[in-house]
Parts: sequence; C-alpha cells; structure tokens
Amino acid sequence: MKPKIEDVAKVAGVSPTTVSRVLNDRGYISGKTKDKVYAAMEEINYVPNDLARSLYNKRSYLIGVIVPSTGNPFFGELVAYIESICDEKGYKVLLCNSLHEADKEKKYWEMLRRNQVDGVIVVTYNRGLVDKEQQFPAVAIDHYLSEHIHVVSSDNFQGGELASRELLETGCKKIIHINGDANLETPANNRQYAYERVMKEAGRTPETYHVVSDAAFLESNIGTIQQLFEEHPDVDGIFASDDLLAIRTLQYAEHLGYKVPEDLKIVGYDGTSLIRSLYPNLTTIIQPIYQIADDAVQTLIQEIDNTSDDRKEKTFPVSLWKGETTGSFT
Amino acid sequence: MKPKIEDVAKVAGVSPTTVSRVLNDRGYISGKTKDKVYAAMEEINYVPNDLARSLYNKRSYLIGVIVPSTGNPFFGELVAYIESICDEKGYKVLLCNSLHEADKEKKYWEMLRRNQVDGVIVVTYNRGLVDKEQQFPAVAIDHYLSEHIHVVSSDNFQGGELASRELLETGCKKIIHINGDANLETPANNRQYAYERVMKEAGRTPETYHVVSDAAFLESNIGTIQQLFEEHPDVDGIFASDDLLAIRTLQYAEHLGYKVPEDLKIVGYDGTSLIRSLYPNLTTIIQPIYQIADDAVQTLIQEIDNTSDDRKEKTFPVSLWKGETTGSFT
DNA sequence: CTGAAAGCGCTTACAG
DNA sequence: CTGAAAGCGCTTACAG
Repeated sequence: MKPKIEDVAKVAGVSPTTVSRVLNDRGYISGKTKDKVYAAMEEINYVPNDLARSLYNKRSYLIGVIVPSTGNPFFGELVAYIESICDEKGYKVLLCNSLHEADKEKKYWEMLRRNQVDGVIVVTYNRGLVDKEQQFPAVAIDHYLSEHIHVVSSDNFQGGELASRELLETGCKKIIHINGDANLETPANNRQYAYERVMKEAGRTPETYHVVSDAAFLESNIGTIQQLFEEHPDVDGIFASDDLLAIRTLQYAEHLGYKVPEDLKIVGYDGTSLIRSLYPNLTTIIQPIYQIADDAVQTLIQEIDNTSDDRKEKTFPVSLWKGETTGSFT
Repeated sequence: MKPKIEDVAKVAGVSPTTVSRVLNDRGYISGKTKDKVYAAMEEINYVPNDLARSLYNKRSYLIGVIVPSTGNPFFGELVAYIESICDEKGYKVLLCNSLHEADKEKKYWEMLRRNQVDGVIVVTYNRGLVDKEQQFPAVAIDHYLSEHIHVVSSDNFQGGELASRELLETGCKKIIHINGDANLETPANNRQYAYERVMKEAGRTPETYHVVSDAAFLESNIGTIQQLFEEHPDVDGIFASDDLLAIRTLQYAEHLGYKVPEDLKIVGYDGTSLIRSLYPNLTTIIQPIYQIADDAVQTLIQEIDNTSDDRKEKTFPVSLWKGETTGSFT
C-alpha cells in the first residue's frame, strides 16, 4: 500500500492535520515537529497524493494541450516549449493529438473537463467545438474559437506579405502560392490573403493551389504539385504555406530539372529550429514559436488565477529568414 | 459551480447511488430510471469528475511519458504514436520533456508518482533514476533501467551492422562513424559496437567521433565534424548515429566540395517519416517507431492490469532505407 | 430495482 | 502550537 498522511502521522507521533500543515507550510509549527514529520516522510518514502489534493482544492494544476500531432515539427517544438514553461510554473501537461479529427477534438475536450484541468491550450482548425457556456479557461493558438477564448498567434498576414514581396523583389515574374487543405480554416488562410493582396498591388494575378495533407501534415499529395508545374511550366516563384510543402515542391522542381534559385525561387513558412537546421538554404518565414508558447501559457495562467471577461488577442511579428532558395546566384 | 452527482440526482429524482450506477452501468436499473438520469445529466450538462473517481478506484488511467524533447522528430513521432494508442485504450498521457537533465527526470518521476499515474513510459539516458523499490509499472524504451523495468527497443546492433555493411558493400575504403555524446548511455552505443565489429571483421580500423548535442538533439557541435574532415580528408564513408547528424555532415561535406555519393557515402539512423519525406535521398536505418510505441503501451497496460514479476525485453528489427547517399552514381 | 452510509487521501475552518 | 471533525465528488458493499 502506498503510504498516506495518516501513516506519516503515526510514525511521527503527531496528527494528520499537523502533517498536512507541514506539507503545505501553513500555520505555526514548531521546528521540532517539522523535523519529525520530514523524517517520518523520508522513512516511509511518503509522497502526497495530488489527486486527493486537487479534489479538495478544486485546482489540479493540470493543463490540457490539444494539437494536431507532435509528429509535425512545428507542433512538436511548440508542445516542447509549452510543456517546459508549464513545468517551470508548476503545471502539468495532458497531451492530446487530435489528428485534425473534429470528433476526436470533441472527445478530448470532454476528457479534459472530466479530468478537471485548470485550463486548455488548443490548436484546432475545427470550429464550433466550444459550444455551450465556456467550460474553463482556454487559449487558442493561431485561431479564433469563440468570443470568450483568448487567441495568441503570429502575424500571418505580415508573413504572407514578407514572403510574397521577397519573391517579387528577387525578380520573379510568375509567382504561385501553394496552400494546405482549402477546407480547413487555418492561419494559413491569412497568408494566402496577404499573397493575393501583394500580387494585386503589383498588378499580378494571384493563383493558389491547394494540397491535401494528412493529419500530421507529414505527407502531402504530390499530385497537386505536379499539376501546378504542368499548368504553369513558366512559374519562377513559389510561396508555400509551410516548410514541408516548400521542401517537397523544391524537390519535385529539381526533379523536373528546374534550378533553384536560378529558374525558380521558393519561400516556405514556419522556420522551426529543425527545418532551419536541416535546410538552412530554404528562405522561410520564421514564426516565434517560443514567444507564442510563452504567451499562451502566461495568458492561460493569468486567466486561471483570475477569470477576467475581456478576451485577449495577441499577435507576434514574424521574420524573414533569407536562404539561398531566393538568393540571386550570380 | 460544476454540477455533481448529487445535482443530477436531485433533477432526476433519484439517489446519488443510482446516478453512479447508471454512470458505471452497474447493477440492475430500470430503463425508465436510466432515461431519467441521462436526461438530467444532459439538462445540467453534467460530466463526472475523474479525479474523485480515480481517488476512490486507485486507478487514474493516466500514463506518464518521459522523453528528452518532442522537438526532436524521433521523439515527436514516438510520442504522437504513444498518445494515440493510449487514447484508443482509454488512457491519458501526462507529457514530460526531460531535456536530458537528470534532475528534471527525477522531479518528473516524483511528480508522476504524486499524480498517481498507473504507469510510466520512459526514454532516458540517465541511470540510477529508479532507485528504491519499484514505484509503479514502467516500460523503458531503448534502454535498460533496472531489473524490474521492461524494455522495448529496436535492434541497435543490427542497425549498426546494416549501416556499416552498406558502406562496405558500396565500396568505401575509409569508413568513419559519428556518434552522439560519449557520456550519455544511449542506444547509439550499440550502433557503435556493431560498427566496430564489422570494421574489424573486414580488417579495417574503426574510428568514431563524438558530437555533443543539445537537449533536443537539434543542434550539434559542427566543430567535431570539421575536425573529422581535417584529420581524415580521405574519408569516403560515414555512418552517423542519427539522421540529423547525417544531414549536417552531408551539408558540411558538400560545402567542403565532396560529392555525395561519388566521393563520400553517408548512412544515417532513425528514418522517421519526417526525415524520409524531407530527405528521401538519405540512406538510413529505419526504426519501427510505431511498433515500438505500440509494444511499449501494450506491455505497460498488461503490467498495470496484472503485475507480473518477469521482466520482458522485446527487440524489433530495423531495416535499411536505401537512398542515393550510398547509391552508385554511374 | 433503489437508498443511506462509509471511505478514497487530503485540507481547512474551528476549537483548544 | 496542535487535534477532531467535516467535506472535496465519487463508488461500493450492505440493507431493504
């Protein structure tokens, strides 16, 4: 049997109340008693039961984190940061990989409620999850969920602009955009709007191809990329809405015989540490993942500590990582 | 206030006992009563409190997962699989990123105990964590932890052999091995032993360089790689103990003017979906990540359901992914 | 088929 | 400075 507070009390020759007080450093306790209690805890290898504590305190220090999949490097890094920051602040993370399935998200949401999490950080592209009254504090990353849920994101519009302008400025004549699943309401939508706007302002005709990805965004339909090159062999600039897509496009283009950046320039999106380390040549838009994670956790904890009514919305600027895929090889 | 079982009981006009019975589908209850109870739960938007349940049942359906960092694609994928499989089986995952720090691991281990997890799946390269009596069911991935803890891994020795032989068979004269941190007791050690054995059997002199990595294995000291090429400009085969290392080596080699695979052949290790998708050209050893995850979860749950005394040790075979970095360009 | 009571391990007013 | 008692939300023998 796991030792409980009562066992410690017996060994230390005090009451359970006193043990609890020592544990929580609450009220006045003589140094001697404290020592006795600590010794007793040590002796029987006692560890408090957080379930029982949480039950009484109505505070679990548990935070639910819902992402599509940690298998995708963007979410893998995001979750690693979120967890580390939570740990620093005394919170624990209950991890949920939704795989973009709306019903999984729904089930996870309820699971988190049952487990009395203090709050939730969620990356979801399915609306309408948060029906009814707001259940508990939540922060959405990169997506508007409801009028009660805070959102923290990086500036997707700015990112789209930066990427599009980079291609314009490096002399591309025919710039095409590749985006993810058109049915998903992702932050990438704003990247597309920005692209369209920049194109129009420059007197160009925007054109976007949509690629269907799997849940982890790991594989993506190469068919669409093929189609792009068949329909527009004269393309000389591509803005892909994420780095994996950009790299796949790059590979396919080289396979077709295009030289990058001479014949074709490419800009990706996300700029995770991993991709920057593996493909330092790829020009991309860097999202400040750590800042997003940090702000999401901070905002959530603030909300947990004192529920306020005003929804917060924070947006962090992105930056351009200039690699050789848009470099002018002279 | 969150509704509790008592509130449901009042609305339904029955006792809390009955509500609990309906909830757990236990004992005989008339259809009518059931309906009334369900209706009441629906009406007040009731969700059971799993903390209270777990407290009573001494079963939390919580599993702790400790990995270095989900930011590393290998662990990101592993964790994604583990979590999905756990979810399927009704378990929830408490995520811990140890960042390879022994004292963080220790703290996490205690945190998991406090939270009454039913078991733990751990990837750690620090020994001596599991002192005292075994606290609860645990499965270690890729590493022997104690005589009570199951271990599941892929065949690292076989992987090292496959990689080394591949280089031998593709005609390399001078084959060097790059491994991770020499101070960490990782599964990569066995890859190195296999390399050394194969080299000796072929009458070669094995030579291994050690690279110091950061916690997430994302960055690694390029200095060591530089040194390798300075000391052995005639190297024509490199076996790197993970893919990220392999890719960095590849990049550095190309930067130095080596042509891969003509002048230099490279084999990596891990073969995550991500890397295979991003660098399909890289010859690598594929670890069966899904199988490892699946077996780890299964073994753990089995252990939770009926603690047995015999430690299980399972090893899955790896396979060679033949890319162009060892291809013979003719 | 259904209810009252005790208990899971902890904490916190309330006394002393 | 310390203890006895009630309660967090649930479940399960035990009665009926």
